[in-house]
Amino acid sequence: MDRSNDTDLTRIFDTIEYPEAYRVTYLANAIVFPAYGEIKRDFGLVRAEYILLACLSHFDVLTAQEVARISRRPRNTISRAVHRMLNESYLERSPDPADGRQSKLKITPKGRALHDEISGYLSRRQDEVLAALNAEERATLTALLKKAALHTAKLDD
Amino acid sequence: MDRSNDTDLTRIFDTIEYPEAYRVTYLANAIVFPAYGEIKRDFGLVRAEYILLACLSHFDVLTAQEVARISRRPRNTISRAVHRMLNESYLERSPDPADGRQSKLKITPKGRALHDEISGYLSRRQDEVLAALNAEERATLTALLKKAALHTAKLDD
DNA sequence: CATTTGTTGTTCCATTTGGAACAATATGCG
DNA sequence: CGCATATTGTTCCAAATGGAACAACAAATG
Repeated sequence: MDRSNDTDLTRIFDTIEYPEAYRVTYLANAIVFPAYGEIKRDFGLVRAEYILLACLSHFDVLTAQEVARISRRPRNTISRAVHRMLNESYLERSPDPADGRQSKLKITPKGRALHDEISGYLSRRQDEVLAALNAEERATLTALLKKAALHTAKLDD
Repeated sequence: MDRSNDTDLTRIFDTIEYPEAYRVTYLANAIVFPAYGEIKRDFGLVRAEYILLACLSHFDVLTAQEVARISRRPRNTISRAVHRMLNESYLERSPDPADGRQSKLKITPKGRALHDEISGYLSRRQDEVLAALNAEERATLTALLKKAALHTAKLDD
């Protein structure tokens, strides 16, 4: 196709009123959408479900509420994901003896194995998207992202 | 509340298998979710609708397909947004004489005014989230994000 | 020029999503 | 203790979402 006459769709990166927010969101979408599509196709998981897996892979035990806070998703979404993942025995739940409202969630070996497969999809896509950066640039980006993320976590306590 | 015994929910920033992807997505969510909630509450717009406004604010004329490409959303989502925004006369549509399949979309002054209000919400939240970075760090981050974003746009052509 | 293939915008439909209300439990305060 | 307020997980319901099929048109190929 002749694209010589096409609009340059990347101009908006510079003209948008909120450049950092736009670029961050653009990159997040560029990573998550394709990976999410593949994960759904290959494993039948929806987003809240693999997020649940990811959280439980990195903490020994969490409540549903904590998963919701980490992932910034509504509690009911997480609640549904918990039921489906319990059903497939990707995780297990035990009542908290100290607080009758909440339950403790733990990932099972089967769940961990699934997470390991899934995280490969996300790592691969991450590396594709960041391929334009050399090692030093990437390290700088990673450090700045962490600084901002830690601040943001405190901000929204 | 006594949090001395709570799990540190930010540990996952370091232990996750895809740190850059996780942090980028975390920041994107931290910016977009609250701003999106406010925009919905104050203006009744859903995400595809303000995305449409943002795109048309930065290009003289676009087709629905181009908006879908810029925003990585399915065409039908954009199609619906176009109808609602036409109805509210936030934009106008004219058939393309050179191609009977597509129409050219343009934002109206009313639409531009709405976008100006909305972008304030996103800019504000962006600045809150990035408040931990000094001017130099922020400039570095912005430049690295742009480099990655431009590469990604080419990657997915 | 005829036929096949691709593209655009739309509608249909099933699924996902998230706000609101709810019951059960916990906490704060008089 | 007893009552008001907050929190957790859940269900309900309306809305948003995205894949698939479709009609209209365009481009490519023989």
